[in-house]
Amino acid sequence: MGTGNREELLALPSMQLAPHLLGAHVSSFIDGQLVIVRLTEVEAYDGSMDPGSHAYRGKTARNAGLFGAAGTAYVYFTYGMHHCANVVCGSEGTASAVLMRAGEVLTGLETVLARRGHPRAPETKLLAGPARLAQGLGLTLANNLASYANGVAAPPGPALGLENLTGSPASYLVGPRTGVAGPGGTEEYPYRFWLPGEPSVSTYRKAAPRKARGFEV
DNA sequence: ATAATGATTTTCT
DNA sequence: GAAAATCATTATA
Repeated sequence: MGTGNREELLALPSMQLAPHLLGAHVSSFIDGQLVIVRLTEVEAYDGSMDPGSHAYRGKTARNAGLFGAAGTAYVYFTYGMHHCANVVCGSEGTASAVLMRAGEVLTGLETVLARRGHPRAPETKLLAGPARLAQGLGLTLANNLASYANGVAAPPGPALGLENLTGSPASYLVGPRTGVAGPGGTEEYPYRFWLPGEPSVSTYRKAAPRKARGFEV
């Protein structure tokens, strides 16, 4: 696999990098456990020009990682309970990143099952969704801004790894992003990429409108 | 199969 | 105060 290729791919804008991440391997070595996942679904976020991006209204303390160097992680906490993880790409300062949305466990199934804690779900849907994927990998805000090693995560180096980027992506599908409210979630932004026929791909959901709160008594 | 809803807290307005 | 790059559960078909 072209290792010199890796840096070039990570320097691409998110929409161009995204298909190369399909089939790539993300790994984590956290709490003494190695987990390796094969990505099957990702979403591109294009920084300040993209109304669906956290960076659309500029740089804040929370989204600063989006503006960082290619090959680092942007992990954020949302909905009061979930973590989601991105691969930051493009040139520094562009806020370009790819959200990892779903994958298939290659290594560390026992660890993933323990972290997910839901033996009821079919094994193929264990990591079908960005928060599920982050949870299976054990990612939290502690991993925000960390670098993805060029290879498999292992101590004493970085806790995150990213390898096996596909030089020539196989056939993939493109569609609107999931769960994005407002103009960034429409058909005008087909920034969701996934591998056809993969059972681990998350099922599409429209952005859920918030329920109007009742009056206080 | 899809649709609706509550959970829960950080971040920004 | 409201929204948020979501998930698990429950309801309806």
